[in-house]
Amino acid sequence: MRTNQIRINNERRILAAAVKIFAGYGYQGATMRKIAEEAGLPKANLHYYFQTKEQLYRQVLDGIFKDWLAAANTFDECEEPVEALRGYIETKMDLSRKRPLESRIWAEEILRGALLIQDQLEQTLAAWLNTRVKRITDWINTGTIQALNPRILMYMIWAVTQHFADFESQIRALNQQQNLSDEQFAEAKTQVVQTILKGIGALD
Amino acid sequence: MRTNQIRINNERRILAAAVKIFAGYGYQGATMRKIAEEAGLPKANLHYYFQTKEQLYRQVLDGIFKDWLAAANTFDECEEPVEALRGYIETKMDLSRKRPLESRIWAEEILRGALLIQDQLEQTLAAWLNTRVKRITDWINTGTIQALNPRILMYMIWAVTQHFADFESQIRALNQQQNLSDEQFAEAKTQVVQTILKGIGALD
DNA sequence: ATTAATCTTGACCGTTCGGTCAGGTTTATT
DNA sequence: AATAAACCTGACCGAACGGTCAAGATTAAT
Repeated sequence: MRTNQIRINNERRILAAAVKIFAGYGYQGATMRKIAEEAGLPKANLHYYFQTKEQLYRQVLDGIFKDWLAAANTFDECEEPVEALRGYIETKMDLSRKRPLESRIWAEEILRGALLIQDQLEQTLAAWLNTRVKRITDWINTGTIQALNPRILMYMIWAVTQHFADFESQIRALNQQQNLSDEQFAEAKTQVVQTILKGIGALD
Repeated sequence: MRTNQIRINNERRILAAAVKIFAGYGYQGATMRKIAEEAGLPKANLHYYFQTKEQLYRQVLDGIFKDWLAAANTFDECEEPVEALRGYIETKMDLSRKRPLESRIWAEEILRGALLIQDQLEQTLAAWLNTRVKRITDWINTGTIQALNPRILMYMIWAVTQHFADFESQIRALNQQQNLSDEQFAEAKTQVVQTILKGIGALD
């Protein structure tokens, strides 16, 4: 085995287990014992790679934030508001579908007051939002979409797209105890895009 | 003091304290000690009125669900889709503004898998949703709004309105570390209503 | 082959958790 | 005034928590 490979492998295993357990039980409800069991390692071994539970949790949050920002770049790939927003909303919907656990960890952290990610929100995310607000403002000024508050538009997009991950168990309970099928989810994706784009006057 | 008044008063105090602590720390993070401290009572006294932490939590959830359903009746007060939906969205927005703690407790419970409220979701909420789906379907059939999946419309409304309570700390971080002012919130309320109503073809 | 560095782990520690209980106090009933 | 019912609470309990550590096993470097 290559140099450092043991460390790399074990850290990956532990982080993957941590995502599952933190998503399923929350920060306080998750225990190092459960994470160790999920990872198939003795508990003491977790503390060899991650000194404390909080450090492990922080690394999980960092990974989620990086994925979030990477996906968010979809926003900039198109000039026109219709295609830029459609691409962004669809990417966010796909992320909710494929990585619901990460979405739930993020949601719980914000729910609890965002104590550990306040810096990232106030620095990186605020900066990211500001540049997109400028783009949306340009669209408004050129009359491509109707006048509105760009921040509130972004909040609406985040709320709706992440809802399908964060409130999955409620949606399941209202859908004959079945998760949305691929067809149902595709329908939801289309309807969310249509409703928002039409709602801001970018369609018709 | 009247008969039972001591019990009534203390149960109310404990429930109010429990709402604060459960909302601030989550179910696992909340402790009977913190709730007792918040209520200004000895911990053992809590167990006199509520046998276990889970029973106390269940009563908190019950209260939230009842408020939720009461507010939801706004949906039925108008015949026309524009006014029915506007009234419902505004009521849900007001609820997020005035009772964010309750919204967060509900959100966390669903995030964790809705283990304790599954029955309520599958029975009461599913029935409530079904009748509203029928009303929306009627609107579609009469051409008052455009064709869409009524359930997904409801999910979008819930997602957006509750976002302002559940993700308050994120919105604050993106708003110069200030909660939305009354003016900002009023603007958000208007924009949410306009975007959704226009998005489903009920306006213009 | 030897040494150094890294990795592994069962056993253990202090703290805090939800919950109990005996015995005292207050309130309601007669 | 006497009795019963309801209420109050400090002290305590076993269990589970995050975290530590010494001693051994494995891997890498020379």
